[in-house]
This record gives sequence, structure tokens and C-alpha cells, in this order.
Amino acid sequence: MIDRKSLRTDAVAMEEALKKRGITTVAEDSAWFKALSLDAEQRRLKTESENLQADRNRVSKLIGMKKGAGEDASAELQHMGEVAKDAKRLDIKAKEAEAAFNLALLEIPNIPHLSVPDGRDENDNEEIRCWGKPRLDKVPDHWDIGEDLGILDFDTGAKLAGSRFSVLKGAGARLERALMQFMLDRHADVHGYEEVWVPAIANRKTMTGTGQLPKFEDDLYRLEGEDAFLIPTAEVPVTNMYQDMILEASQLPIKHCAYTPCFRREAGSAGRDTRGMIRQHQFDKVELVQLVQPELALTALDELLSHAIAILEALELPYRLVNLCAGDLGFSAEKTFDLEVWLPSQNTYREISSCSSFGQFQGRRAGIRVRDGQGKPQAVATINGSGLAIGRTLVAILENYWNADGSVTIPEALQPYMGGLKQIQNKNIQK
RNA sequence: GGAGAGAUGGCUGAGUGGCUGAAAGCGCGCCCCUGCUAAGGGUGUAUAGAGUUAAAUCUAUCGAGGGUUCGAAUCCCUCUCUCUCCGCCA
Repeated sequence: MIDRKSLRTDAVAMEEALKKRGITTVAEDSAWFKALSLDAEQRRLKTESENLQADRNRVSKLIGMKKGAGEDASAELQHMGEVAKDAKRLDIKAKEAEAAFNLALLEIPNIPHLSVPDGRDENDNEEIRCWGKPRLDKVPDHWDIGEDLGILDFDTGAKLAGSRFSVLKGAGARLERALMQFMLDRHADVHGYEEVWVPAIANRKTMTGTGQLPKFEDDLYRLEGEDAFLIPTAEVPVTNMYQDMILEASQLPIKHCAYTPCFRREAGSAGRDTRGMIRQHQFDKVELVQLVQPELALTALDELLSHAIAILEALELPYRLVNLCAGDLGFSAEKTFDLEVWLPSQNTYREISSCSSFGQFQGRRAGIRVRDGQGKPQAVATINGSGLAIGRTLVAILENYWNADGSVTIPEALQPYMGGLKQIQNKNIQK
């Protein structure tokens, strides 16, 4: 969440920055507007309530002392009967105001960083550079490639669970696992991340800590009878490992990589990418997470981005690096770079990794703090990014490494993870 | 799933209605003593909010939420989590 003090001292500038996300962010019925008006109200009630409580505490102490000394305290007791009632009433009002304010505050998105380009949607994103040579010949869609090879099976996925689920078979399943291992090894052994393995279910508090709740409950799978959800990304459990902790400066930077399955309801994307593995309800991802000193956030973002890039380059997949414009930023992000991989069948680049700095936004929400030079706790900065989305990487390999005879070559870096397999071939053709 | 025990500050651990934000010990910070790796002494050591130039001071927090009371870490209720035993089980 945004910093509450800045809300009072810097509201004009913040509002300007928020406008860049889109005008509705600061509309009259927006959380921003509510927070602004509720702030003063909440503080007034709180102060009033505290004054009464102070009074109550003082007299209660007096009563205790008088009684201890065997003196008569009936006058104080009578007086306190009234005060206590008022105190309780005001306390409830103050708490209600605080809850309302907090809810508003939790629904305000992060302030875009100054270096984020203006723009309304993905069309205004800024291309930074491209790498590799996009393949321009005619290549079938990955679902055709995969089904022809007998390694992708969408019908069975639908039979088992519904649309947007799939089954991987044989070399396809192996490739999924190979990618997972390859990425984790690379990040853990070369890039200096400590590997963690975490729950794929998170409770409400945890989901709130990284910003998925309260606003985006519809995007999540909720568990029946429990206030818990399937995680949409490893960012949620990994970041929240440190929730409500005060870290020592010497512990930073904290760097974790994690493989998890990810679950998304894709509520708002009906009709988009309905075929194939691009947009599934369940997919695998290796995630990179860093916790750093606030002033190092953007440096860490560059570093983390380079780690995601290293995977793409090791797999020799052509990609494009994009700086997201303010209108296309995610709710919690202050700045995001997307990595888009070339998909020849679609003749375009498609997102395969999203690397973001959240500044102190998540640190404040999740109560993750670090001591500064004076020993005062302040919210840590968090950075995370896909390193990479595995299903989409598999798609990119099928298409970019597809051969005219229907086979798919295994990228050299992956061959050791495929038991030395160099090429996936159709078993029927082989015979 | 059944039965029981428990949840206190960075840690260990006292505290069963009033001057306890919390004894004591450990750890850690600073100072002193001592010429030599030891030991001793003093002092400080939660978070958030309000307040102040800075203090002082005030409020909240002893797993979470609610209740009883003038007053709760202490009593009552609900929930969560941990531990032990039983059952079941990858």
C-alpha cells in the first residue's frame, strides 16, 4: 500500500502519478478519494477515543490505589461507569473508521515510478530492444505440433478438469520437468538465489500482503469452506515468508527462486488464447524474488531482469524487452519490464516473463521491514519476476525449434536434462 | 477425525484481576575496570500511532477476535496455530 504520511503531505503529486494509470483510479468513487476523506475522520475519532481511554486509565489506577489503601472510592466508581461506556462507544466508532480507511488504502494501486512511460494500455509500452533473430517462415501452431508429436493432449485435459487444462505426455512431460530443473539450477547455482519450496495454498492475510486481495478475489481459486486460495504465482508465498518480520540490514539482499504451480481463474479473459497452452488455469513457473533496501529497488530489478534474460538466451529464444507504460502496470507494481518471446505461428512476441519492482508497496502491506542506518524499521522493497513461465517456454521451444519434418529439436542447454535427447520425433513416423 | 496440553519481548522464562510494557536470565549496544584470549561493574535494549525542535507525555499491542469489569497478560466465549497420545494416510 501507499505510504499514509505521504497521503497527507504529498497528495497532489501522488494523485498526478496515479492518474497515469488511468483516470478511474482517482475518480470520485475511487478508493483514492475515499482514503483521502477518511484519513482525517479516522484520526479525529482515534484521538478522541484515546483521550477518553487515558482518562479511564488514570481514574482506574486511582481506584486501585484507594482500594488498596482501604479508602472509599465510590465517587470515582460512579463517575467511571459513565466514562467507560463513552470510551467503549467511541472506541468502536474509531475502529470502524479505521477499518474503512484501511480497506480504501488497500485498494489503492502503487504509484508508478518516474521512469515509467506514460500510456494507456499495452499498445503504449516502450520497446527497449530485441534479441535474436525472429523466425519468419511458416510454422504451425504449437498445439498442432504438440498433438502431432503425441506430447500435448488438450482433450484429455478438458475431460479431467475442464477447458484451459492440458495433459503433457512422454517427451512433453519430460520437457516441462527439464525446463523446471534447468531454470532452478541456473538461478540457484549461477545467479545466487536460495531455492525454496513453498505451499501452493495461501490464506487471506498472505494474499493481501502481496496485493492480490482484497481487490482481485475473482481472479483466484478459493477453497471451499476455508478462507484460503490457490496461489496465482510463487511471489505470494515466497514474499510472505517474511511477513511481520523486522530484518537486519545485514540480511539483505534476500534472494529466492522457487518452482510452484500457479492457478488463475482467468475470469476477465474469456475468449482470449482459448486454444493451446498459452493461457491455462494451471501452469508451472519458476519465480525469482528479492527483498532489498528501498533505495536499491531499481538496481535489483535490473539485476533480476538480467537473470530472466539469461534463461531465454541460454535457450536461444528470440525475445523483446518491453518497459510497461503506466496504464498497463499491475496493481502492486511501481515499474515492470516484460520479456516477450517470439512465437512464429502468431508472428508476434508474447509475454513469457514479467519482472517488477514493487518499491515498498508490498513491504508495507505484508509488514516486512528492515532497520535503516539509525536502526529505525522501514518497509523493505520487493522485486520479483518470472524466470520463466514454463508452459510458455515449452510453447516457444516447440515453435522456434520446429523442423519441417514435424520433429522438434531440443535446445542444447536442455539436452542434459532430457537424458541426452536431441530431438522429439513422432513415434508413428519413426516406425 | 478423537483426547489432552500450550501460545508472554530477539531467545529462555516468571507472572491468575489494579502502580506489569511486563521479573529474572541469556543475547546484543554503549561506558568503565583490568596490559595481555578470562573475569567483573555500570547502563541501555519492542512495535505502531499521537505529541515535541528534541524530549517529556499519552494510546494500543502478552497468538487473533469478542465478552465480563471502574480496571484483564491474568476470568469467560469463539477462532487460529503448536506440541503429545490415538485413529487414518502420500
